Amino acid sequence: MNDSPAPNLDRIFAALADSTRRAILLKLTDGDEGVMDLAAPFDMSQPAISRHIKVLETAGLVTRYRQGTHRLCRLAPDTLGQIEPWLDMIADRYRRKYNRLDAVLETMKPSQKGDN
Amino acid sequence: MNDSPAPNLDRIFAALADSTRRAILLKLTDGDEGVMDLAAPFDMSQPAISRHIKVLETAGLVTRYRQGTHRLCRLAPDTLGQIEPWLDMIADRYRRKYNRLDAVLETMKPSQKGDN
DNA sequence: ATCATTCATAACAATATTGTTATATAAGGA
DNA sequence: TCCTTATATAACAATATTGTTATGAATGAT
Repeated sequence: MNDSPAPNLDRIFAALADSTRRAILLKLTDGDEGVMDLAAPFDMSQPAISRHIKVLETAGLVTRYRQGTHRLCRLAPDTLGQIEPWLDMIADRYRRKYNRLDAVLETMKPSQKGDN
Repeated sequence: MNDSPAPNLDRIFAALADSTRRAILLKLTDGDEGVMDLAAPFDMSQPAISRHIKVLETAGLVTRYRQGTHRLCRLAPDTLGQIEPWLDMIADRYRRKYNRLDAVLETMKPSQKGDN
């Protein structure tokens, strides 16, 4: 029914796994920009940037709208927030397992266990 | 000088961009596990899991140690924390730019600007 | 209408990723 | 030593990613 409703973590993380795309997101925190302006700092062709932006858009990290002859890109910050619940879950579970004093010994490598 | 000191964001994000690898990390929050145990829930060959683990290890998300015939995997939680500064920077800059009341109009699309 | 600018898309090559099967290696036990 | 279990690695195929150049389409200006 819904074809591309929830940009999933796979796509979000994959989109972030590229320094060019992260730099684009960073630049967009200063305000919306068109493709040519975003491409300027990079030693890369315009189509390449165009596709990087499409990756960001598909991941839901960027939205676009037309302004005259330009298609401005805008950061979609909520999508970035989608990864926090996952990070928090991992961190919470880790803390619950390991950050209890009585669990410290259990977390030590067997080789260390006897080293006292 | 230091050859692989800072597993960079590229590798970390890329490692996280796969549900199998995220599931492995999640499982490791319950405690260290060997490759076979980690592989069990997945409909995937042992070598495949072995390489997923290597991706996680290369990204610095997992460390390993030998226990008898097993090589146990352990979550390296600090590495996950490395992505937070980047996320925070983006979020902070975004807020600074957009979350001021007097900037709201500026952030609206031109088409919306006149809609009042 | 014509032209310049902005951007997208197609076609292609190079490389990376991911999975498989077959096989090697390493440690422990009989 | 020989066997078993746990894991890594090699070789390979399928697919995905990323970049390039060439070209198409949309918009605004003259």
